[in-house]
Amino acid sequence: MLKLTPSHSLHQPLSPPSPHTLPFSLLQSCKTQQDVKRTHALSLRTGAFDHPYIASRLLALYADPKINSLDYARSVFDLIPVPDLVSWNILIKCYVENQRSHDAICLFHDLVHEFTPDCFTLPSVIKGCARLNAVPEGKQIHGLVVKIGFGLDKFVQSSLVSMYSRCGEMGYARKVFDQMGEKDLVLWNCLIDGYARCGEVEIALQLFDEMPERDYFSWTCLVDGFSKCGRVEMARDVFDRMPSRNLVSWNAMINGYMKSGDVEMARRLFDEMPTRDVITWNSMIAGYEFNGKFMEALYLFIAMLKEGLVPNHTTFVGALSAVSGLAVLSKGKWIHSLMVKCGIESEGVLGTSLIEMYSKCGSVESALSVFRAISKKKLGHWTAIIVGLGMHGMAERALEMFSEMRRTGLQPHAITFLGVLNACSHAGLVELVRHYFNMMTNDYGIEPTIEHYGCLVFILCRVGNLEEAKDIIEGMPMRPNKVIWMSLLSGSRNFGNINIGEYAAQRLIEVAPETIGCYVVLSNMYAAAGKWDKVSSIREMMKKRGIKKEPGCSYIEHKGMLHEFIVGDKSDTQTKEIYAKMSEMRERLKSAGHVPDTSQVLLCLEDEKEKEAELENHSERLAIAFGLINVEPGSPIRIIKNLRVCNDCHSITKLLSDLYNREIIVRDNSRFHHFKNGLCSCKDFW
DNA sequence: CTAGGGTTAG
Repeated sequence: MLKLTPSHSLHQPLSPPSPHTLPFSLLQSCKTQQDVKRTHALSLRTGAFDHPYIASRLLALYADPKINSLDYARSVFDLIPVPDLVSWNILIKCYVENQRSHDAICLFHDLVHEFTPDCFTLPSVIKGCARLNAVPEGKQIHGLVVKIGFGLDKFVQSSLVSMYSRCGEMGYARKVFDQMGEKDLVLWNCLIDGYARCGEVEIALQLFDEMPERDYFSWTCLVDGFSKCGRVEMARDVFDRMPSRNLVSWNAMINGYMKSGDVEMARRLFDEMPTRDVITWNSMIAGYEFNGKFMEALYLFIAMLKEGLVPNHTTFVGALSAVSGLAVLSKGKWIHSLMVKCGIESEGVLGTSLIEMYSKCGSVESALSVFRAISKKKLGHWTAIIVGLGMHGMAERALEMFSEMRRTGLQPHAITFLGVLNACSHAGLVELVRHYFNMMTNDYGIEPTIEHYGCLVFILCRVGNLEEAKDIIEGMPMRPNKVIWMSLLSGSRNFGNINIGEYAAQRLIEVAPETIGCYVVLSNMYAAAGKWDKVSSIREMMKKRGIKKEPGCSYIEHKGMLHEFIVGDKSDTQTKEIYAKMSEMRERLKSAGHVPDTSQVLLCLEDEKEKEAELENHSERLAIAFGLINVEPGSPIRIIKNLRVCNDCHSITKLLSDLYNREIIVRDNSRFHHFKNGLCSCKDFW
């Protein structure tokens, strides 16, 4: 028999708890999500949850910006039999604050069946419209505001001015502003914000002078607005004139510099500023990433952790994109594990970031497992995996994914089709490219962008349908870019069509005179046709324009270190071993019957021996040699390079994968090559 | 006893 000790009986009352006995102090003392969850659980156990006050208080706690747990807030809301207007308002606001404005507006639609929205509902839902740039919906709600008589509520009115300002509808913003008799500071700020961000510098400054008082907000609206319309110098001028600056002003200015590409100025302010918050760090990390400074972004992410700051959703998006740019798989895995530790879900945008990161780091299997683990797969997730599979030459699986996605009822958008077209064009499936291009325009009414045309032109050139490609280029509604002309030029070289080749080269020089490839391909084409006078005139042109070959660069990660190799590099600590390995590779290739293909080497080098030597020092060969020495057998050798893989490197890497029985994965500037057993996943089509 | 409009990342 169990005998209860006095202390036991104290904590385990023998009679069931009476309903609604949750102490009020418990609700008030909740500081973290953990606290709220505990109280939530207790309220369910004791039956206190059934009290409408308790449930709506829990909802308010979950929705509180400091706790901000949208999913829990929603689950509480769903259990309230008849939610009152206050509960609706709290939930709608929470959706808007969590970038789920579309859901917020849907909720608002449900709400109006049961209640007349009040002066708390309206500002939230109007802000949601602003976030989505949904002017027609915003105008509809504006109509409702007038109808139900909130025409003079200052909160509702300033949210309307803000909505129109954010959407660039300054005429409407001004109209609402002018109608207000008593204009408070917030109302002024909403209007100035709009004029500044749409580039109406004079009007913004004039209003700024006219307004009765100015605090931090007004100044920062100008700083941010001028930055957003590309007038960063003007923004800096305002920033310097501010009587005093707060954290938000510094953040706005830093972000302005980052968006204008002035990474150095952003960094200077970051170092100078008195205090920094998570937004400061996020702006810097995302800013570095935006400007292609991936390494700096990653260093800053690490520095942020060292300072003890807690990264959030936005931080991870930036850090993962930086890793995608660098293609350092180990860092990507590490960040993924940190995300899990921080309890950050990979359901939304971060799921997309992870799929993209793993794809771009060469681990398509991990991308697939992230994808499979996402319970509610959205269009962005499907698109990311289709793009990822295509990048790795796995066209069939990409197309399977595409059909599966359509079976779930999702509508593909322009980027999804770009992934599909890229997958097919990388795999040489010319008829399928045509098929999906037509499906996109005819069945889905999606206007093709230059990238879509790029896929079509690329594949047509690759299979030698040069006339058709030329017709398509000439019929495109937009101006052809560098990529398009380069495809036509390469196709002309491969199929020996000098006429189209010259035409493409001329257009290419007009669009992008700095493109070295154009001169190389053209001069090689002339050389093949024996037109030596033209070969030398191209060489002179290059000399005159000072065009130099972008140095080839490859890197490989080993034991947490990035090893970078440029052509003919001798800087690595293992240089001696690397060059010894390269001689061994050369011998093995020779005995396997490999003959170097020098057709893509720039003809500035006259002598055939010199050309071969140039090829032999290509950066990826150094990286392969390093990999053969250092990467343990059984693990793939992963190499990232900045340029397209040349013909000869492609053939030797295939051979080497067989001769050394190693899997070699190379990411070049547009796709992945998986070399295994003497073959490449691109099926020699790149 | 709940909740409110304007500035910074996304």
